Amino acid sequence: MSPRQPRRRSYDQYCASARALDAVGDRWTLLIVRELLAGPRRYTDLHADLPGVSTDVLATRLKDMEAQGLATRRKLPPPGAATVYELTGRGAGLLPVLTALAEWGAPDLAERRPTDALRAHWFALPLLRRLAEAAGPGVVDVVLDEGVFHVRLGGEGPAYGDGPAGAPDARLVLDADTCRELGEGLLSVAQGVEAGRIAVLGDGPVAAALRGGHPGP
Amino acid sequence: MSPRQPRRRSYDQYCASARALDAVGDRWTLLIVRELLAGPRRYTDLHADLPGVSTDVLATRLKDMEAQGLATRRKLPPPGAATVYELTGRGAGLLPVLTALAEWGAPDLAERRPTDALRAHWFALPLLRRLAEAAGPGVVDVVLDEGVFHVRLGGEGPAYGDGPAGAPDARLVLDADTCRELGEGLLSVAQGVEAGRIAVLGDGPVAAALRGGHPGP
DNA sequence: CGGCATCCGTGACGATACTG
DNA sequence: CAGTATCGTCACGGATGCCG
Repeated sequence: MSPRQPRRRSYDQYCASARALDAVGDRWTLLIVRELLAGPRRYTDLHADLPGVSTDVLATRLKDMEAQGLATRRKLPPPGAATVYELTGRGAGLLPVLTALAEWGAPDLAERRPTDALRAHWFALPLLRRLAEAAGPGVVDVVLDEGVFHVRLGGEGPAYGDGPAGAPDARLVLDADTCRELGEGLLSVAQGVEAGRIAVLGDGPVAAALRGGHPGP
Repeated sequence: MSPRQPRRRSYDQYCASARALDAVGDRWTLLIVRELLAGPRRYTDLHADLPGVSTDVLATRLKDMEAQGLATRRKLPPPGAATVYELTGRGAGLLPVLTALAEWGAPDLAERRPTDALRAHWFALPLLRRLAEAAGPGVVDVVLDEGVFHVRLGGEGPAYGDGPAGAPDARLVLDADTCRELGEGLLSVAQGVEAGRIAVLGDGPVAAALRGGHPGP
């Protein structure tokens, strides 16, 4: 028997970018990271938020990511004893890569195809940079027709999450298209508020900074 | 016959990162961009600096990139009438993506495998950010045992190039391992000079800034 | 029901050979 | 020099089955 691991296909180049692509260049891997940047997720939730991925590919990728130290499996304590997948520090370090990709790909969202799947928290990545420029550290809920997510500005741990945060410093209410323009940098929060396309709820410094257009402390 | 273009496989997600990966997520595409960031290149040169890519895949990728507006074909005037490939503005906009990937992948260069190919200009990407932090606008030659390349700090157009620049503002002489530590941020230029691992040649402000460790004007 | 493993059809990939 | 043609292999996507 030859139990040879068919060792992962590598570019075999002594180049930092090629090394990175050896680790995360496979199909679906970076999108799994995008999901896990929202915090620990169960296998079934990952499968539901990654429409099109087959079950075996998802299982294989998760195993690869675990083997490479990008993610870990963890058993939640009972009751509700489910196993969740979670990014390691190295995996979370891919945030700048996904941010750069999102920034570059944002213009392509101008076209919205009928076959496109949509999850509210997918808007978090382009928004992270914009909101961080507009306001200091804090947690902001973002309310769309399609769902709610939250972003954490200037902290560590998960950069964003699905659903509302426990105690947000501010809440933004807008529609998906306004959210797209915001993420693309075509619109500032202050401009959106003035145009009546964005409502900012909250009375703390984060909400004030978002409304006013000048950074908080 | 059904001449249906089996239209490129898409993630079909209304997400900026997924859109970006639709465009550049295929195997080899981002490495072709890395090569073209060094300036216009001929097909054969691309093939030579991308060891492992098969000729048909390279041709297919270049056609895809052309169709997507990432690159253009251009015929050089005779003599030496060769066709070269060149990035468009949109294609060059991928530089932050490759920079982020390089930054994340740089630690993996600690292990150097005997099967790894190596081209001098592959060190340019991790170095770009570090040198831009250390010195103002200018052109810097970097001389390794394995070859020479140059980086352009704070300009537009190609961010780096193979071989020496015409009139560099400074020249750095070091070995590959020092270059790796420099790119990873484990070492500053000033520290490398002090340790005798880096020589900085040139008498202008760029060279002075690199030596001194404080940014130029 | 969550978490995979197995099977199968299709297409992408990699190597080599060949051509304008 | 700049690709196209051919072919074997493997990865992917979809469906289904198993097992705690």
